[in-house]
Amino acid sequence: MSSVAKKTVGTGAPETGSTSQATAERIPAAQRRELILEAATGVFAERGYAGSTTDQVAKAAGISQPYVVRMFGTKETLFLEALDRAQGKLLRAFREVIAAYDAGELTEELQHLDPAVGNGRPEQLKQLMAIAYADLVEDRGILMMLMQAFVAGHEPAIGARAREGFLDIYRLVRDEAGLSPETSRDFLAQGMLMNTLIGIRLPEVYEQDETAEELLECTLRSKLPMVLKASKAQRRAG
Amino acid sequence: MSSVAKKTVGTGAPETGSTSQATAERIPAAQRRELILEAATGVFAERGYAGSTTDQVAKAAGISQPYVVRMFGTKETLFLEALDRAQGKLLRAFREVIAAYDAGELTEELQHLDPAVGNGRPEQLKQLMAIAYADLVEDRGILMMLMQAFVAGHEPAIGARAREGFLDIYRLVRDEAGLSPETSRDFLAQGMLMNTLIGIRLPEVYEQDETAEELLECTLRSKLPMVLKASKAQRRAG
DNA sequence: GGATGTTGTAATCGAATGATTACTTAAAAC
DNA sequence: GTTTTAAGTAATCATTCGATTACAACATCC
Repeated sequence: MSSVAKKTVGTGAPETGSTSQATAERIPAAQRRELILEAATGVFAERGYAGSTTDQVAKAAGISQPYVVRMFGTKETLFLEALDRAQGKLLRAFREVIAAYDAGELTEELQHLDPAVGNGRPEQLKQLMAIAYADLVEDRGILMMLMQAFVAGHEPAIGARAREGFLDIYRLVRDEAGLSPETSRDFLAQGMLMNTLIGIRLPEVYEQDETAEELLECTLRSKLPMVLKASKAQRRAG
Repeated sequence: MSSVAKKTVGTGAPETGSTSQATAERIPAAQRRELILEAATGVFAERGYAGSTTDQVAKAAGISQPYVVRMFGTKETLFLEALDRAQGKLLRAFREVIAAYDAGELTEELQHLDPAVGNGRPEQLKQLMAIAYADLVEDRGILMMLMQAFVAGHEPAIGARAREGFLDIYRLVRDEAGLSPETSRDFLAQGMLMNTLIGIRLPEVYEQDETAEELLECTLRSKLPMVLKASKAQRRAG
């Protein structure tokens, strides 16, 4: 996870000749692309599609606004590519869990699962994927990026992609993890609840509100400390 | 449900004297307020807070943009009041179900519940409230209005209200309906999944996509036909 | 060492938008 | 019937934002 996002204006920035022209470090377009997408994910995740500006993305990526626009053409394209990237990360995370489980590499993790839920492959995979999902909260904005796409259905292109993406996830859970439609539904529902709790920033009032505490503990279980830590870290980052 | 939203520009509109000045029908401010809030709910539900304009709300309410702004002060206040109204409707719908159940007025409806889920008060109330929740899909945008608030946590005032509102709903389900924290969580999770499926407009591809069909049937059950009908009606309305 | 392509920015433009101001007119009060 | 108040709009303003244009500087190739 290359979470650098170098702001070249700091010390040692390559000052250009005589005029004070702060230019970003020159790096290959492909790498810059990935940095912009990472920055865009964070911005879109926090403020949504309509609420974000290309300039905010540019600032977060440490470059100028016109460069962002020129590299992606339009704000919509930028959003769609960030969405694809986020969805790809989610699908990959799930597939890695499934592959590791089937390869018998998770005997350690299996000890910590709730045995009351069941010992079949679908039941255990459901729990393992839920943990993998919660782990993604750490990775800056992946989940909220998806959530923002889900409520931006008004934009035709985004709505279409969001539908496709959601169905992709459903099919993965059902066909590759082998969950029944009903279990898949419940799995997705838990994920949407987690997204919502993150969206309303419930972890920020964890210590001040008893109800929030109960709901968060009940929903996140063993992953709560990690989420609380991530919440605090993000608040410090602004 | 007074779903009038009269556009006075039609026939019989009160033409003002000599100059062609299309003025909306004069009605008391309190009533106009409610019409604006209803219109705002629809607009915000579809496009989100940042994606909506006061002019879109004004057009939907059949009045001029300055009047909207003058009546509510700012767009943010308008959003917050529409949010309060939507949340109030949801809480009222749940409380009505609980009251009717406790008064023994739902013997008919109880026959149609899934008996496998359980016959205790919490189990039956959970199912009845889920039906009441799905019923709200019909009422133009209540659910998506809430959903949009949940992802607008970046706006401090909206985030705070959304947190409070969500916790209110949780407490109602837990304390007034008597669900355990875990059952409450599952109930809310199902609701968030429903919101998401509506948000990505999955009903619109029900007939073209087998996976969408399965997921929708599995999630909405007996309420699916009603939701599909509402979806078609909303598409016709544009 | 000049030509060329790549990486990047400054400046700016037009459209959109929330808000303000100054009116107009219908209805109520007296 | 005149005054007053409440309901509503047209016009406009200052910002903001996505996009475009034109240009600057660095690297690479011959």
